[in-house]
Amino acid sequence: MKRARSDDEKDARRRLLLAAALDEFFERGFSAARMADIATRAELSKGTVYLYFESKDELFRELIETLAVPNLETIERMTRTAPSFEAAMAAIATFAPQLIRETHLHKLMKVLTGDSHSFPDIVASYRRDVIDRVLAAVTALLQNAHDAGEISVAEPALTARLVVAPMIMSMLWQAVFAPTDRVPIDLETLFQLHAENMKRALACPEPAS
Amino acid sequence: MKRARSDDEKDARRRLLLAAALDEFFERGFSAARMADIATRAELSKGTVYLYFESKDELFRELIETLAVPNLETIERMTRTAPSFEAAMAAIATFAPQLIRETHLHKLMKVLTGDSHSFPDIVASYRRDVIDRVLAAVTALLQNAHDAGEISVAEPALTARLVVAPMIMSMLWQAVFAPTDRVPIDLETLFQLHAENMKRALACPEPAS
DNA sequence: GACAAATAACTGACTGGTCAGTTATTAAAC
DNA sequence: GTTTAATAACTGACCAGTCAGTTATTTGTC
Repeated sequence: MKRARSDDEKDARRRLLLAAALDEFFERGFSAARMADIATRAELSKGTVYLYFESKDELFRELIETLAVPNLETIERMTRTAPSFEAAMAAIATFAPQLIRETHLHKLMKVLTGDSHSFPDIVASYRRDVIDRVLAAVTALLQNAHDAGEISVAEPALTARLVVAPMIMSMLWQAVFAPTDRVPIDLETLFQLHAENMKRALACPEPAS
Repeated sequence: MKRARSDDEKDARRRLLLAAALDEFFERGFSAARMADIATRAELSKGTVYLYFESKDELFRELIETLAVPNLETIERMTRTAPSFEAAMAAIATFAPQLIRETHLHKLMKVLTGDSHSFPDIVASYRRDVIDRVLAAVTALLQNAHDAGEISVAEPALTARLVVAPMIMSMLWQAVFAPTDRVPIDLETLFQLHAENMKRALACPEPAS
């Protein structure tokens, strides 16, 4: 493999190794994944991996970190920029299928789930930096729409979980069962139904004005 | 450890080992779990485990099998015995919190998720024997209620997934994050909200009288 | 532009430790 | 005394991490 001399080239190599590691961890789980296989997947030798990462644990840590931030931002943007609850749900219905099918989030989810007990600190920080913030964003969205008289929500924090649940489920499905699906699930319709359901479920009993 | 002579005693020993294996697999993942630790947890030595199970893989297989069937039955009963959609959702709201907090389903879910790629055949059979049957049961429930004019469902198969989503999410939460929760989630209220939401979302536009 | 010296990216054989599975031995139960 | 459940010492495969050596690339000199 051609050598990486400049900082840019080295950065590219790091990213290459992280991508290889994600796939390897996704396919075998953290413990069963071999450093040699990660190296081979990146068309490098095992020794080279250790020039870029301290240890297998460190590689895992860095992998989770690099994936968490951009994904968080995608999701937060979706809830913040929407002008209304209905618009936000429509945005979710549009972007959720993409997020599930075209990003690596589902791989991250599987890996983090499977080895959560080996890395309690990573789980804790992922929860704090990603999960809790997403839930907070959706809760705020619900609360604001409620205050504006658009919808009626008694328990915004719990309702936020109900809003998010189909995404979690679909991601898990994508990671575990989708490879064996003959016909893929129609995620577009699923999330349109979900948006429609939430709208009806939370509609104010009396129309306001 | 006192010796197991009768068939009953041996059966008890098998169950003891399966329980120990579940906890060990749950806490470390399949690959990282050690046969010696499973044995110690059951107050036996490693060699003894091999008197009851062929191999680590076989132990895993049998574990999944013994857990799948009773759980399936619990869930199927819930949907079948309900006289109406509303009653079924009420039953789910009552039993889901128990199912999540008091059974081992969440452990099974974590283990199966984390090592799904190592056991494609187990995943396939689990899907066929449990997941697909649960989804079919909920789909039938929705279809029947629709045909009876109780609710209005355009896409029963997809809507079934939306009904089930909060359970999947809560189980995943139970497996991954619950141990670090300061205040546990109020599952009773969560599922009451969910039942209420689904009822409103699927209510017929015109009251059928 | 040609050549050599210096640099550092890369390699893969090796080591030390771990762990699944085996087996010779012990001793409990009858 | 016979049977067999249980044990613990053992073996061999496997793999994370190391490091001495290799070689692509750059830099300096003419």
